[in-house]
Amino acid sequence: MRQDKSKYQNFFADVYEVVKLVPPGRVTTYGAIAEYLGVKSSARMVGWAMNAAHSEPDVPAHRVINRNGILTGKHHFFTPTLMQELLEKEGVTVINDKVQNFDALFWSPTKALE
DNA sequence: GACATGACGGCAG
DNA sequence: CCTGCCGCCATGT
Repeated sequence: MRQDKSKYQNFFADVYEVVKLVPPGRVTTYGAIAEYLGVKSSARMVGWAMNAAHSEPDVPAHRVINRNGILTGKHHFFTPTLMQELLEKEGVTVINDKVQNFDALFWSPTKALE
């Protein structure tokens, strides 16, 4: 256990806040969030932070995918199919765990919040 | 402290 | 887009 875990709480809060700002029917990537938080070299930390998102029910984690537009985190949901179903429910087409037209659906926090 | 793992990403082939 | 390799950094053993 680290001495200053409070700073991680701040990191989590930032990630959650950005994810909550993702509009329905749009998606973003771990790398984009990492870049916005200034830790772009460590996109894995964003994924790690998302692992703790289970304590935040308002975080639409299904809108956060990897740079390929693939639902890499689907296995972390209550059911492996929930992530895709939520996206399709918002109008996002998902085929074989991959978001279709990902380039147009991509939402950049850096660009949106600049 | 070494070693392995991971909801990632960039680059090369 | 896929596969392989490496860099990144916190976590667990």
